[in-house]
Amino acid sequence: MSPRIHAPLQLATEVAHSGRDDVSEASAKPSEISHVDRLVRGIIDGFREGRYQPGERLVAADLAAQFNVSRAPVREALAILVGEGVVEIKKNYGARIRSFSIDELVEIMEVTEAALVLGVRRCAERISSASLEELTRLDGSFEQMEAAWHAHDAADFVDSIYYFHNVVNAIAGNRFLGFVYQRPHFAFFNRHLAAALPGPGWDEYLDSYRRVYNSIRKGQVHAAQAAFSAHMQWAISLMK
Amino acid sequence: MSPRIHAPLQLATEVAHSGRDDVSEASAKPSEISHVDRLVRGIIDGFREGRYQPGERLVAADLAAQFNVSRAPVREALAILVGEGVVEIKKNYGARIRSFSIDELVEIMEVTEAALVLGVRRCAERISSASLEELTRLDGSFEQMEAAWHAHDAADFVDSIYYFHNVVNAIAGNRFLGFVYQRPHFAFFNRHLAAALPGPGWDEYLDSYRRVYNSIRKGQVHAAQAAFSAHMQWAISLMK
DNA sequence: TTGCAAACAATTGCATGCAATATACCCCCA
DNA sequence: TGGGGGTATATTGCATGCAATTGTTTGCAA
Repeated sequence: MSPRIHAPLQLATEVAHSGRDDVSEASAKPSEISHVDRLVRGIIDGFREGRYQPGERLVAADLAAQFNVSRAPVREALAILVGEGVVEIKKNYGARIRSFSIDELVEIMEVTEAALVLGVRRCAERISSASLEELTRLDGSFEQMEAAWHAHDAADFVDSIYYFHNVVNAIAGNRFLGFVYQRPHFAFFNRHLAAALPGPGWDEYLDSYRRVYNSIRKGQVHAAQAAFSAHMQWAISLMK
Repeated sequence: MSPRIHAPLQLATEVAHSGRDDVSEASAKPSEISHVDRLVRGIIDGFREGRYQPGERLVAADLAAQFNVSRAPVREALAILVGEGVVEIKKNYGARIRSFSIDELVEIMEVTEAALVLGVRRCAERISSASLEELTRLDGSFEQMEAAWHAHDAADFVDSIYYFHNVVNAIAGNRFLGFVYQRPHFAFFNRHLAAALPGPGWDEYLDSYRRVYNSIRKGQVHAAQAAFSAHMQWAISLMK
């Protein structure tokens, strides 16, 4: 009877939700998380943690058994993930986690850069008025990045980058940017990126982010923006 | 009901298939559209056409009756729209269409600019190698924009802008950008924008887009990008 | 009239059932 | 051994049913 599902999965990427649930913030009680939410999280986390592989067949009934619910909420969760472009459903066959070609990954990175550069710029502009807590989170996120880098742990490294940008976006003060970047297809994409690391530019990767971080920290708007764009362009060129 | 809105785009909506579709059934058969898809479309169109107002209560059973289906696909459609941030569901009460404050609209516009400027830039870069059909669509979309402007029809005008950017994004060649911009929350957002038009800057609005269009058409990358950014910044400042 | 509480009604969230159909398997034949 | 066709199986898509929960109304007392 004990549903023995995952623990409340506290992912490091879970940053303070930037006011998106402004209307119903009552979700403090963990008991009120719906099955659908749990499934969406569970499937994405399962992918991020390598339990599900790209291209793997996901059958609704299996997921239902796995998460100890019926197929109705599973279908709703899969519907969400289809809408996010993370999963595709084939009639009378099953769902499968999408995989991306190199070309597609490049395109995703280009859009990611376009969006994140806004966050980097705004964050640098506002760094002087950031709260102590925000600064602590920012510093901590970069320390996590360094630690993962030293450990040569690619999965942790891209996770910490994702977390870093969430913190940056939060300080930037544009809630919609935070919302967009936290859409599953961006979170999801990071996992694909991890597959390409550590690679030839492993050293350069951290150095780039150190430049971005330092520039943000000093409030050097243009330098931060330039460092970030340059890094992304370099990473894109590396992929080709 | 009024079919004055353009036919729904089918540009880059199709998520590119992961190469793992070895059994590439050349399904020329336009596989029957599911009830869920029809519902998502119907709800968003209903909003765009003013049949549903922001904040309006949407009851699953009513929608089911309205679209002549059961509540199961309705719930899946609503789940998608919740994931998109277009709808919120209140337990045991109903769903409702989200409404945005001015601040939120400004934030959305900032992110929109960041994303679309990539499309504008790439489109201008590639305009010389665009196909005749693409150029025809581009020209046609701007003509639609002019027509809506002359008619002082704000809804058609923002629709045509949305269409214009979709064409631009398609020529730009980044499928993910097309995918992101066609997410319901961006399509949806246009309707909110229409509520603020025509306003004090009605004339300037078309002039800005004419500059963008002309620069793109001549392949003037920097000018196109600058014109578009300037326009968005101006529009944002107007909203405050 | 106003405040409060309890019964009521409406709605969601989830489970289950069933028909349609794409996929996979198997058998037969060349 | 390889290929083709027919059947069986598996899975989705949707309908329906029920319990939990929330908003609403009504009744009662101050």
